[in-house]
Amino acid sequence: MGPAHAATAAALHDRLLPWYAVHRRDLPWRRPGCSPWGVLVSEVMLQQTPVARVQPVWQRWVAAWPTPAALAASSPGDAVRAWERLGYPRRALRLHAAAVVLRDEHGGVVPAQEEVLRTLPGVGDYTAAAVAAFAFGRRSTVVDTNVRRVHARSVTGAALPAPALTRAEVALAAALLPEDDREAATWNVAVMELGALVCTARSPRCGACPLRDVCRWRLAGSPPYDGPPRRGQAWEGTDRQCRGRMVQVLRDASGPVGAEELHSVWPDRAQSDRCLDALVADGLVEPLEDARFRLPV
DNA sequence: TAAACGTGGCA
DNA sequence: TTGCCAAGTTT
Repeated sequence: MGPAHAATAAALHDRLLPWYAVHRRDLPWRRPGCSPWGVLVSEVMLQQTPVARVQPVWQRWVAAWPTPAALAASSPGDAVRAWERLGYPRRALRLHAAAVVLRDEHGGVVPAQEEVLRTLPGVGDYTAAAVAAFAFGRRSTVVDTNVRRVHARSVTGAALPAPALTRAEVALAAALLPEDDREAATWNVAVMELGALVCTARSPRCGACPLRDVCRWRLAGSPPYDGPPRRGQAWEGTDRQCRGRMVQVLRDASGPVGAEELHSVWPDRAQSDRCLDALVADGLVEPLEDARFRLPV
């Protein structure tokens, strides 16, 4: 870490850590009694999904499946059904697959090493680092959308980070990470918490920010975002909308569902045909011999 | 590398 | 009302 960053890091730590101690939310997966498995489940659920929607579903999940082995003993379809309406149901499928790997290859235990976590289905760089840090107190570089935004503003002076994660952002996050394991884990969650509660994407609460006197973005007069255009996701009429409707029908059904009932929720038959095939290919839907379908058993 | 992948709340 | 955004991963 160069001297410039060393000074920056110290200034940020001195301001952010006391703020976090006061303002941290009491989330169930942060409580001391929460198992590493509970932390892993929370991290996968939180991918692209707000805390408020995750919380009740997470409670039901860890109550039903308190260990990887318990989930592995259920069907993937049960996992998808219990996913409810969190979105991206392939995450439920991957979490189930991860539970099977944990049971069969890791003694039913969630590993503490980032490199090992990274091999699990549905676990990418962020989730591996987050579980190592939050479940095991390890020193890992956690870079999520909150961290990227806080660093972009406070250190880089930009309104928002670039559309895609860059090497420079990872290097910056690594440079700011405290040496001590436990401190590093707290630092990671503190930066994320600031991004979630104060340094938000829209209408940041700069007046309440502990970094306001050192934030380079604020000191520059809070200039607007000037990077490459960010792609909004289309929704109406997309395959994603069509898939979502068909999976919802299967989630809500008690047994197998006829093809016509699935197609009835979408006006364009050619598109729903294609989407149903894709759902089967993805393993989210299981075809039976009699032209009926169900969640995978 | 960029596009696909769900869902709902908020400005 | 419409668009943006939420603790990303996979191909």
